[in-house]
Amino acid sequence: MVTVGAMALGKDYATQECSIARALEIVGERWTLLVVRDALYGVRRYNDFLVHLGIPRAVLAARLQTLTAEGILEKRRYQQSPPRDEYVITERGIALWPTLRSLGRWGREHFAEEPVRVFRHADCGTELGPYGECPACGTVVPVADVVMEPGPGLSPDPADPVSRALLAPKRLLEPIETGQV
Amino acid sequence: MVTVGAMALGKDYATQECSIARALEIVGERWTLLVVRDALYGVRRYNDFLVHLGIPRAVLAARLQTLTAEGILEKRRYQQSPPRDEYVITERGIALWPTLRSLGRWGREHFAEEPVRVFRHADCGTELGPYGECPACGTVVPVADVVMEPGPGLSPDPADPVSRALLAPKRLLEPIETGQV
DNA sequence: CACTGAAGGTTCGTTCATTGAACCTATGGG
DNA sequence: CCCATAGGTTCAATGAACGAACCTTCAGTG
Repeated sequence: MVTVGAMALGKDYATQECSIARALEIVGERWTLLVVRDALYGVRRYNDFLVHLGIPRAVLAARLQTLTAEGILEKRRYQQSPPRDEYVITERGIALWPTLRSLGRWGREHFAEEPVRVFRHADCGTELGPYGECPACGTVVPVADVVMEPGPGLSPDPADPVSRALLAPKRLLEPIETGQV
Repeated sequence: MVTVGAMALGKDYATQECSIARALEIVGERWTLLVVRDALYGVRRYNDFLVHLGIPRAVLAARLQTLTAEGILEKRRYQQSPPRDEYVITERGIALWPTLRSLGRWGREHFAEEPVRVFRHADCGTELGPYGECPACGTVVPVADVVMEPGPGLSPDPADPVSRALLAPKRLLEPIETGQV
């Protein structure tokens, strides 16, 4: 009995006529935005989400369900036998990048010491400015042209393979290589 | 027995080295971002949050506690007898505006028919662009210079006094007048 | 003086969601 | 045949949210 669609939260934000509230009904549940973040970082497989997030399996399954139903992720078979699916972020999910980027920036500026991840414009290597723009080029950088690399605040030897894969600079959206194919 | 400070969520996002996760530990709980949104809209009083959000009283009290402890709201006495406090948004809370604006934009673009609220640059009346900038002036508009007005998707005759007060155009941060002083 | 009402809460029983451990199903490899 | 991997489901225990009721302080009114 999995609830999908309109009722993302047990009780929705009923009285709210507000697109922020609408958005939060869909991505406001616990873990959901972290799943989307990982999907932007290139995580696609159930087990990779699992080990990277440390999320309970049942909750992950529910979130992937909801995100797929809302068109934020797309479930796609990547091998036939045994049948295996991966979850790939859609345009609608990619459109959450400005929100996640600014939320992360807020967290870093107000509650973290050092940056954990640094985002650069792939074309010129310049670090992104406060609004997701490239200060050198003067344009807002599309997600696919963002390179993510570890910052000084990141621990050098993480336990899970996904975190290890994210130690190397990589473009957003590009699938991660956990090296266990 | 109210928990404050470091443990905003029952179990925090423990394994996450990520400023997005840090941010979500603080503002990721149910209702929290809607309280911040209301504070940006100029809501300051317990009862105004209560009727506008339709939030359970105990939950509102807990969220105001946490947000105050994290320096996002500031509790301030506005009359002595009987003692009455209001919750005013701080710089740290105002810094969440880009996140909330982009989240609201995402919600509207993907899940709403018509805009519920429209944001304009107070100086020139131009509607804000996708990144919170004024397309006419070419600058990012500070929160205090944003005027909010109802859009076509807003119901014309809301029940609660806060929603009624928000029917008129007003600047963000400016305290709302519920007309019941 | 007694009453009423507003503001800003607290308390409490019920319901709902999250958690973590255990289990299940295909399949492929040694 | 046995084990490992990927991707789940099930279940009991815990914790958070809900909503109704209650509480306190004071101002205003008759």
